[in-house]
Amino acid sequence: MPRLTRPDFTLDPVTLAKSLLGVRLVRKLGGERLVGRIVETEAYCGPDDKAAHSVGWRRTNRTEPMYAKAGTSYVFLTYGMHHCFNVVCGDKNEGLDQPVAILIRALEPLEGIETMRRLRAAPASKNARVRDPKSIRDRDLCSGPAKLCQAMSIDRGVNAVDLVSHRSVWLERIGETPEPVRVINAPRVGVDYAEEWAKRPLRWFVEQSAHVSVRHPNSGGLHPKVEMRRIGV
DNA sequence: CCCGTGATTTAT
DNA sequence: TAAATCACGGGG
Repeated sequence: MPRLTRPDFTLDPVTLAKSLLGVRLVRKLGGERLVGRIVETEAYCGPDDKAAHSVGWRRTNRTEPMYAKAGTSYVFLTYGMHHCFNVVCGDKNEGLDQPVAILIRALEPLEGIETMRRLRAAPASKNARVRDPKSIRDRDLCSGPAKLCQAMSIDRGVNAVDLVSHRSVWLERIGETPEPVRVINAPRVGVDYAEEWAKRPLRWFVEQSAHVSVRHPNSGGLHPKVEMRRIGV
């Protein structure tokens, strides 16, 4: 299947966040393919964006990958125990040479589902209980940014790698859906502290998918927009 | 709804 | 030092 190449990532964050819906995230683990279809994304828009790690051109060891070329991965640890996977984008030639990225928030599992189940059954913290893999529903495998990282064994071992050329993590596009689907455009999750940027509609998800994370977060009373779009399939 | 978990970054 | 954090799972 065609792997995404440099030009596919060389875009502003809003455009890329929308176009990544339907695209496959692929992780190769010991010869096995773990694959999920992206059904939820968020755009983090760089120095002006008060929810972005790169707000105010903040540049530290953690945020360094956001300053790398489009197509680089940015994996960070949050709340001391969970990882989140981001795709760096931007375009030096179009005045978009900024530390911008897309957070992948949810996948529909497609291949390697039993391995995902096993990975998700492992306790994320010392105190957490071991779970029976069989008790984990498909919709709980990748329905959140940290869940999908656990299910696909994504941690800082694959931080700051080039998704265009890496041998065990990349993105694949197969084609577009023949018919448009309902895509919801709403405020991002968990960024209430970000003042005027908290309410900006920078989150996109496939309405019909059972695999999205939070369906109805606080959105300040704003009603989300619905876009009819064909997405990669 | 609330809580505990928990490591790292950044601010004070 | 201390506060804050782009979650999750489990329990009322």
